[in-house]
Amino acid sequence: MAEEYDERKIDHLIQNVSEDELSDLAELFKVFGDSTRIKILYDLFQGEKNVTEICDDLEMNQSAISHQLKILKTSKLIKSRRDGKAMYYSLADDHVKVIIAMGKEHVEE
Amino acid sequence: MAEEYDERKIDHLIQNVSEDELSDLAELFKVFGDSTRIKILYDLFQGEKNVTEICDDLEMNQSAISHQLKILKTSKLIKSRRDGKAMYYSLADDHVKVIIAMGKEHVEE
DNA sequence: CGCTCATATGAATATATTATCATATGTTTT
DNA sequence: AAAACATATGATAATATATTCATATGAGCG
Repeated sequence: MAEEYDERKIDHLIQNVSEDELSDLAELFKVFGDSTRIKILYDLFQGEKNVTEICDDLEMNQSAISHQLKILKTSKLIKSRRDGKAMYYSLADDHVKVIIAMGKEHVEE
Repeated sequence: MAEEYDERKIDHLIQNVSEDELSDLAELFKVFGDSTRIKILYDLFQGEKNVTEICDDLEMNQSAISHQLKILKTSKLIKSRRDGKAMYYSLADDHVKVIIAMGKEHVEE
């Protein structure tokens, strides 16, 4: 993450949005708006993990985790790689961290 | 918005989260995760507006808007001020813009 | 090849959420 | 004070969502 975000850049980003883009935005935030998925993302802040490890960390049912991983993957927030029987998941890019960090900053106030 | 967000700051922000904070975070993002609410926030990027104006802009039922305004207010994303019969709403702080801008950047890729 | 381990998927149920309708509250005007 | 206007609120119905259970797929191993 080399970039920094200043006021000018923020204002530029929020301009010119179509109805469709607003829907996509809401869809994206909806993905962040679930405790299980936030926990998974936080878990992956530690680095790549496979499904079993995530289940152990969150103390949750494997099926529930797989379902949520799929949603995160579809939203391109995480990516996956197979290694033998295991499927390893990791964060797709740094936006995830920035978005969550901004959310955290708001919540903490 | 005087602040800038660099990698060090982001990494610091995402550390040390309790289970409760993760729930609060998910709750916050859930608020962003609805088209109507995102549209309202976008509408308020233009500045303070009253309920009737927001209804007109979004072409939506007053009751639906009021219900969503309440959710946004409870989450401290917007604030309100009464002027005669009208109630004026505006963004509570700059986090809203930053969070949405980051979301938009992700969606656009 | 059959077995076991790891993960994915489909169906079903339980729960949450949104918009609408009807109505209440609060403010100004006449 | 009654009427008109602006907003809020409660209940309901329709829809969406998450988890669970059962089972399928896929990979390595004896």
